[in-house]
Amino acid sequence: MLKELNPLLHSELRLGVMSILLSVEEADFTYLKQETKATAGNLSVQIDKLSKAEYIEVIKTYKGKMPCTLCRITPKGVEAFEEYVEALKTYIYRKG
Amino acid sequence: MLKELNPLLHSELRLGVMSILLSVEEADFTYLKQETKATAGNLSVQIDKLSKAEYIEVIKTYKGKMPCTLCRITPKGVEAFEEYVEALKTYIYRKG
DNA sequence: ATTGATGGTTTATAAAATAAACCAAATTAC
DNA sequence: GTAATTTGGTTTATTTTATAAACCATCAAT
Repeated sequence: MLKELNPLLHSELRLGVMSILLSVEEADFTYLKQETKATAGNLSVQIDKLSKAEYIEVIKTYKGKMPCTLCRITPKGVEAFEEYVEALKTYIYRKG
Repeated sequence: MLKELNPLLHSELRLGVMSILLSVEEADFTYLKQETKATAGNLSVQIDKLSKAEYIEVIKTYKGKMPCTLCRITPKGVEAFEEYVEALKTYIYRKG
């Protein structure tokens, strides 16, 4: 009845990052930091985990002379997110 | 934009327990263990946390001669769950 | 009386999140 | 020009959380 929740996505910050990347298709570190209100260290770690799982793609470039870390969600990431949402629904829409 | 997720509810097992208790209004330890597939130790710990937060009420009785731990969700628990679901929606229904 | 379930709790360990410390380059203030 | 400050991060250490392992009491059967 209750489906398992992908532990990589069942984390407030990682879920936030994925949610944002689903809506904008590309976001840099600074933007993600602002939107999620996370600390840089925490965000860096969580981006790394999502990247290693290939849920997001991380592109290190420069904006002018300043480093700029761009993130994009991958098809694998989209799929995982959708499955996670389906699993969540077994917890949420259960009444009756 | 992204609402904070109540950390007490943002846990697979505790969310599962709450979800079940929303649907049945009363459940014993054994039933919760079966439905969530949790180990007894883990379930015991998580029930305790929910109980201390007053999200659930725990009644220790006997079924015949065997101990029986009954759990019920409280109004406070229902409210917290509903808020949690609202917060989740800011992560999930964000596209576009 | 010993063995094995049942119904748990307590304690120890593993994993995760978070924060603190740090680094390099750029910018600003003197 | 050079010393402090800010920006954009990473790495490492600490705290918190989740989970599992060990344990305890009672019951039931042998």
